[in-house]
Amino acid sequence: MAFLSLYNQDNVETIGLDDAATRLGVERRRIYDIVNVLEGVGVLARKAKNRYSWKGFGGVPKTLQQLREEGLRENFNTFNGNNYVKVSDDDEDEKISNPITSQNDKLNPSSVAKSSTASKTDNRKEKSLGLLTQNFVKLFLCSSVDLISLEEAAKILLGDAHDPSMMRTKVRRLYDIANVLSSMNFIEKTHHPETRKPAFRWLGTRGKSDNGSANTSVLNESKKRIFGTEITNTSFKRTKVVSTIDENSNQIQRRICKLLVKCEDLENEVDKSNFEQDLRHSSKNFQFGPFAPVTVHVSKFGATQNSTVKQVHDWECLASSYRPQYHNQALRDLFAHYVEAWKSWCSEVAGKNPIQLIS
DNA sequence: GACTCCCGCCATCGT
DNA sequence: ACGATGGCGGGAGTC
Repeated sequence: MAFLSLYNQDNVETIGLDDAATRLGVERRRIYDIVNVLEGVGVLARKAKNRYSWKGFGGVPKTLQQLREEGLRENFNTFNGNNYVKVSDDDEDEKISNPITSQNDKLNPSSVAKSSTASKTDNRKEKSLGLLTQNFVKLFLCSSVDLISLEEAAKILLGDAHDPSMMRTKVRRLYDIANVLSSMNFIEKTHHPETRKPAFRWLGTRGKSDNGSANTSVLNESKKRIFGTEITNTSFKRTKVVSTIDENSNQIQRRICKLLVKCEDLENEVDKSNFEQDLRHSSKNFQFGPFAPVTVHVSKFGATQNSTVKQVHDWECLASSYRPQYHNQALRDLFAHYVEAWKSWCSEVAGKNPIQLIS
């Protein structure tokens, strides 16, 4: 969303929730959700009340690396097939970088006995979106499974507890997370081959192996003007909060929202046109959806990528054909901008190559 | 009828 | 005490 255009500036390093909510014309509550999952993958870091520091996409690889390690250390990789791991609630903690899970708790795996030390606070923390996000990601990072449906994920992350009610709730949350992650192209929505059931596939840090930095300029430039576009919806959004709203106005507002978002997208398309054609020559004809082809820019340098990236390309081809047309996708659209940030980050990180896609 | 996910109440947390 | 957070699930749109 506009979130990206607002904060991906090189100079931005701190984000105010109120500011974000206002400028984006979004309920504060929604910002919390977004921010939490972003923090989960290391794009943001909570600094203080109402303040988040923008770590950018550069922090993602490291975070993912950690998540993967933790996930393996735990049992995230053992759920293939039919026996789930029951990730229970406790688990994880990231050393220095990830405050979400951090802390000192831990140590006492599984079991319900968390006697002394917090149980209330922890309990709440355990259910946080941020943590759920990380666990969700671990699922991909630590297993060989390619596709995971939210229901499966919920089941796994829920451990045993097959309470249908809990499942529903968990799935709802996973939707929240999945939306943000797909907006950033960390994952992609598809369908199980046979089942036809919707599922998600990890795309992750594809392209980080990229060694170029040539396109950085283009990208930076493209994010400048997208800026003002989103300020438009601030007003009416606010109107809605006045509580004196009726169904109709609600509907209308929603539609307007969509329209605005659409417009924004169009503009973005124009902005992206530059590097898009750039990509075009090397990538096997992908028709890029409404979002930037983050996943393919590696090929920009024509040169052959390492095998890992290669195969990735393959299933991605498949995936691209499914590219669902999102309809009511306010959030996703808003996040579309992140794609660009991601792109530019990729070029920056260049030779770093922190995490090698788990085959 | 299954999927999505918007919306906002209200428990908790932070200060 | 009070504002900041954010879990949670009803239920309204979309396929």
